[in-house]
Amino acid sequence: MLQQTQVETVIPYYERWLNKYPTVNSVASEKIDKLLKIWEGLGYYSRCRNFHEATKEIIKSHNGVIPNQFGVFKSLKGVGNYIAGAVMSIAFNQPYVAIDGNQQRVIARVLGIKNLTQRNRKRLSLYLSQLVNYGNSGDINQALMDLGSSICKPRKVDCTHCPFRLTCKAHKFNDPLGYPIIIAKQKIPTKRFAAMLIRHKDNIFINKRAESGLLGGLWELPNVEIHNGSKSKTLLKEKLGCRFGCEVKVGPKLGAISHAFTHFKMNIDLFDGQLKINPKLKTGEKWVAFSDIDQYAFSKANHKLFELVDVSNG
DNA sequence: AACACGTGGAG
DNA sequence: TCTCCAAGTGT
Repeated sequence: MLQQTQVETVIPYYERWLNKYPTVNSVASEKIDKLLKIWEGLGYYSRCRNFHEATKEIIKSHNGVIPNQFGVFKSLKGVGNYIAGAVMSIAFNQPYVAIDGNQQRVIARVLGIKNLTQRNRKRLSLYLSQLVNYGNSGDINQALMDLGSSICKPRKVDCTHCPFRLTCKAHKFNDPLGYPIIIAKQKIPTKRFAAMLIRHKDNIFINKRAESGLLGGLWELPNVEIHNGSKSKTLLKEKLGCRFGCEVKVGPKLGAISHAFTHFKMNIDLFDGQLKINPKLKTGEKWVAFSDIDQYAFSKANHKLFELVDVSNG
């Protein structure tokens, strides 16, 4: 849950999750749709799917016991170097490093590392290995992460309160923020979409996204991407008509929302719509009562669409 | 190696 | 409003 996500954001999700799924087996034996509903709003939904897979693997191949060897634990889905190191050191008191963004930045400054090349990452890791080899590896990992999140921040430092102040190279050079060099981000594109609110009595039509990829396994209002200047209404009528195998009547525009992901921005126009006949529902397509919408996991963008029309009140 | 992958906090 | 970035991992 903590992957690229601030601790404060995670806490309520973590508590809800542990309250509902306190054991490995309770996760492994649950349906992914239920897990995604608990995860809804946290983002990076593949983490949820990976965790589900990891628990199933623990039941299937490890007798339900969480592996306490680095290599075995790291082989679980969604577990990389950081998580494996964090669990080995914090949970099992083994001398492994757990290099998150904080530790990387702190040690890069201490060692005066400008460029995070592969070679310099190894220097950094070696330095940390020596630290954790003295013992208390879990506490050391925790402490360095906390140092990075509280006083050795990316764009603001408080060197006078830093335990490394006497030896830190970046501090000595009087340029802590210059270490490591921050790689400029490239601009992200903006994409246009048109979505449709298809009503039938007290139901609306929703469909499930593909299990993998962006927002995998979440539900959404039917939508199409609008490329270079084509007309939203025309595209909705054509593409959704083709998908449902029946004529689609596109009504008035109900509103618009925008939403930002890490790698692109999105503008969505929402249209009212009707299907001329009831289509034969395929897998992942559903009519859902307004009152039952909260049973399904939707992305934040979809909730913004719902807010446009206040579906909960019809 | 580079890019995909969500959302919200903070300045 | 805009930009950066957060307890990274998979492909």
